[in-house]
Amino acid sequence: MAVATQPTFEAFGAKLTKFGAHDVVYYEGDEAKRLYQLASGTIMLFKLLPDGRRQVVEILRPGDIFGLSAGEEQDCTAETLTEATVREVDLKQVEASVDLQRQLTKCLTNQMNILHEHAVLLGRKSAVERVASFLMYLVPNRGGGVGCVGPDPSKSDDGCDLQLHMTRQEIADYLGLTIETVSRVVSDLKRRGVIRIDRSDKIHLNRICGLCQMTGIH
Amino acid sequence: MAVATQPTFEAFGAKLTKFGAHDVVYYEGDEAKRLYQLASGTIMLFKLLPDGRRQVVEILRPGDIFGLSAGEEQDCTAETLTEATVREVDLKQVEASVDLQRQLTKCLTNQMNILHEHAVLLGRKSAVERVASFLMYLVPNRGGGVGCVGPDPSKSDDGCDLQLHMTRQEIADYLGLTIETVSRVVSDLKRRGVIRIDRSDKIHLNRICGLCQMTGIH
DNA sequence: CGCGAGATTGATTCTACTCAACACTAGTGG
DNA sequence: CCACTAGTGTTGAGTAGAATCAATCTCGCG
Repeated sequence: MAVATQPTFEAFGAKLTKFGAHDVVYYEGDEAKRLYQLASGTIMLFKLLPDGRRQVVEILRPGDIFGLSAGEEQDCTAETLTEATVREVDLKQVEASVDLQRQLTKCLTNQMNILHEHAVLLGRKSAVERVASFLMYLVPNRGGGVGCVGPDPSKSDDGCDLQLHMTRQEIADYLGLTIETVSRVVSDLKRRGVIRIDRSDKIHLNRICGLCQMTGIH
Repeated sequence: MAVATQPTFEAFGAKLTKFGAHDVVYYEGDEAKRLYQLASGTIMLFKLLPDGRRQVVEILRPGDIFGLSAGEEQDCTAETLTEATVREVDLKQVEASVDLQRQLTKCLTNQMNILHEHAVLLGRKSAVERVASFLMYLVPNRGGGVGCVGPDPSKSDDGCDLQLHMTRQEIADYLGLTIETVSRVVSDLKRRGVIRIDRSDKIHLNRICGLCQMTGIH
């Protein structure tokens, strides 16, 4: 039930770097020689097709690691969504330490599971289910990302303010949709009273459980 | 250029298990307490939505590891596509060894990159591009999975026999399509002379480069 | 030979995309 | 203070691509 707390890469000569919002940490194709861990803020990883189509493949949270690649090059571009601080560790450092390795494995496994879930979203879910899943993903303390607390609206399970930190375009590119479809679905959720839109990137969930019912996982 | 060779988990008390074709190694929800490495054969990992929609999230090859989960439970079902042998290692074993950890990281990183690529396919590619990408993925010694050797058909870059080991349904569930769409696209590729179908799961690529041009990555 | 699972093909429907117009917001400068 | 602008978001109309529904085919096997 308890969400696994992400380990953090302490000391070990880790260099802390600050980034502004919408800064690029590295580009797809850059040399991959360091390990990064997000210390604070939000970062997205995305890939581009030559004709400009973009897919956001991961949305990183504090504790998540990135920058590793099977080859010599980065397979994604890493761009901040908000101000962010990033720990950098040299790969050699990591390889030498059992402890760092263990933490690394934990992080990678966690992110892998999220990628699996996201593949289901991209491959099998409708537009509404995608947007609902995305919003649920942003709710703090969901039951480990798996589902909602249950269809038991005791009292506190309702209402939640979300700060998206993403444009409609970024959301669309994450969900494999177009900007217009995202906008339509969001408007529709508003019309149905499931959410309230305070500002375009500030959304209030009126009924979390109701939203969770729309994710396709029930 | 050289494809990174997958490390294999030697000895370390690894138990070898044999599976027949279409055997289930574990189900989604099973307790996750062991690490598995595919020694030979092919295995797919998939997730199910409650209404029966299925998404194949990974197709594993010898050297790939699986069975790790961020939580206590498996997040996917693992089912063999062919006869397969699997190494099992206790998690404690792995945690104790720097060497195993290092190999593990390498495997996970590699699979992560493939998952990223697959997210692009599911989120942004057309049906034709998906099928073309899938077939290219099955070609041995592609340039590390990234692309084709180049538009230089010197002589040997053409012709390649593929054994799919998958039904149309399994392919469809991997590509986020329906069985009918996969069938139509395959028929279309045949009609256009790009491939030849020897048996429904045995396909000959006539022009690899031509096919690669249809993957969307050029 | 007949059966059944898997694959193919056709006709139709529907979801999300495309194209296009318009609205909202914040920032700029007269 | 208020146009003006640029970037972002919303909404509408029409379309295209894949899904759905349904019929037929293929092939291996008892």
